[in-house]
Amino acid sequence: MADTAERWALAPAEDGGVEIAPLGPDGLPAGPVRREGDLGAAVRDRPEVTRWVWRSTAEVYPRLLATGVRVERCYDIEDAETLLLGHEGRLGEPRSAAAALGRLRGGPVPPDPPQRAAEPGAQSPLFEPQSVRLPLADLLEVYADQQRRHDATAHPDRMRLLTAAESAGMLVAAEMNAAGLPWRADVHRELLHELLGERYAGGGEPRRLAELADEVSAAFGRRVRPDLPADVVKAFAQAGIKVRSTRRWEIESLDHAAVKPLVEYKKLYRIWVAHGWSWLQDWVRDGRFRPEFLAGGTVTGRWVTNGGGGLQIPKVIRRAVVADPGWRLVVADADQMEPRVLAAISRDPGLMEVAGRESDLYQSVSERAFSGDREQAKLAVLGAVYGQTSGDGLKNLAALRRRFPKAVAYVDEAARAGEEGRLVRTWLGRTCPPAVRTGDDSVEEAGIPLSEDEGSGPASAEAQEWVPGYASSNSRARGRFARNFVVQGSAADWTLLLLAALRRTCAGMAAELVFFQHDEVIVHCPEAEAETVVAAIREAAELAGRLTFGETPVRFPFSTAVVECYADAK
DNA sequence: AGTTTCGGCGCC
DNA sequence: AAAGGGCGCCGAAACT
Repeated sequence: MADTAERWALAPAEDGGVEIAPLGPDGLPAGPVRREGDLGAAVRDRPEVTRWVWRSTAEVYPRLLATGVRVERCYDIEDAETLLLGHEGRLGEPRSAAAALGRLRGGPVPPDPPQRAAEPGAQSPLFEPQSVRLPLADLLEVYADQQRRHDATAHPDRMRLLTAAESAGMLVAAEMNAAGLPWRADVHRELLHELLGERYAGGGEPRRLAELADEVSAAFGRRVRPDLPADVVKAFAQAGIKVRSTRRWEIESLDHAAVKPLVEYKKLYRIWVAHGWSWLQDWVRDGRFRPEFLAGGTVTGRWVTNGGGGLQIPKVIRRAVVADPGWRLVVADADQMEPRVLAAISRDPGLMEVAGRESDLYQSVSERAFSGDREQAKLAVLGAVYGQTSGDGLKNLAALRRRFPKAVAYVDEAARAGEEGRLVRTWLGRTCPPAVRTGDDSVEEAGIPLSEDEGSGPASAEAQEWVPGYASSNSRARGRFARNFVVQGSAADWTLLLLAALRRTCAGMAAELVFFQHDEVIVHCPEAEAETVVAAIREAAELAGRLTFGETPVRFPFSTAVVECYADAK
């Protein structure tokens, strides 16, 4: 990702015009700011520019895409500001360009505007950013300062790679939002009818759900609403069975006639409310589902979608994701991404060796530490990454630690740092915010389980307010979070580079990236391009591995499937 | 009546 | 047998 070629900056103006300026290799202005009338034309007329510096990709790029203009690379100042503030341990501070300028000049620092929630069927993809615009000259001042702040980080080269990679991710996200995921509403409707039966007028439950609710009621001997947990718990209690909740894993093994229809009801109910007819109505237009991808939407760097539950498409619903006639979906899935990333960041010799092969990593681990029991090996590895604290996981963790000491020590150290409130970073330098307590008892709280202060009333809940992104006020929870953060976040670092590389290959083809979900990417392309895309994914994965982690024996294989329908992939 | 939280479950 | 990370979404319940 050498930033060799020409760099310009731009800032859209209120009246639809645009300010632009050339930048030198040092990131400082290399010429005067000039004004032009048309944003799209300003970019289109400068094909020699390989990186555009702007305040916000979400502000600029959808508009460029709407006029058919793409850019090679960009640098998103407000995204970089967020990453830099995080690295500096100042994540609580406003991250708009205007705020950055205020800090720089010792002037006022405006708070960040609140974000608006997604609305179904919104005309333009991505929410319109609400931060204040800045004149280009001011923006350039912030940009120059950010260049200096990159140099002050622990690993300037990695930090520069991180901001560049996430900016690339934002381009990918905007392009995915513009493209949309091919979606056959007719197939979806057929599927719903098959699973749920007819809809009744009035918007009530469809036939199959009503039947299952009747079966549940019959089994209990009275009217029970299976969609009301309190009602179900009460009904079980009356039948002499005590349950703490109606979670599936808790009721599945109960010996009662209501269990079977109840579990089936919950499964179908979920489809109905989350991916039923009204979802279809709200989120699918003109044969495309547009989940509004947002790169870097989470603390760990994973993406989120801003509507329609884009990252939670149930397996059964994937039947509706169908390529256009003559086109294919290349569905690619990183194999055992998290342990491979752990191998790369911890440099554990044993784990690097097994991760240096493309074959099933869990199988290899099991042969070394678990007498060939792959399931146990997988649980142990995931337990180490997620911070499992009880059950078989602990025993398995000990076995893992004996064989892969550096790997386990790496996540243990992250957990300890998290518990102690120290900063924890991904490989490229994305920073996990330390817990900040609004109260004053942060020190003695360390290591004490939550359950002790949990019951002490609303006042303590008030005092336990954390930086957004924290799952719990428990210091152990912070440890688990930090433990997971270094792996999940470093994996996110790598996937950004992967997407950037893949995007560059696809730029010369009809192929387009249409979906991305943590470790899985879908490219929609003409049938004739499919094999090229498959190869491009392999190459992009290896390139991303080298760029992210440097020289490493770790391989990053993908399982790919060329299909017409998403449901047929694996 | 409108807004926030909770319970449950989908995905990784 | 039981509980560990990240998310989003929906309706109902619990509030203001």
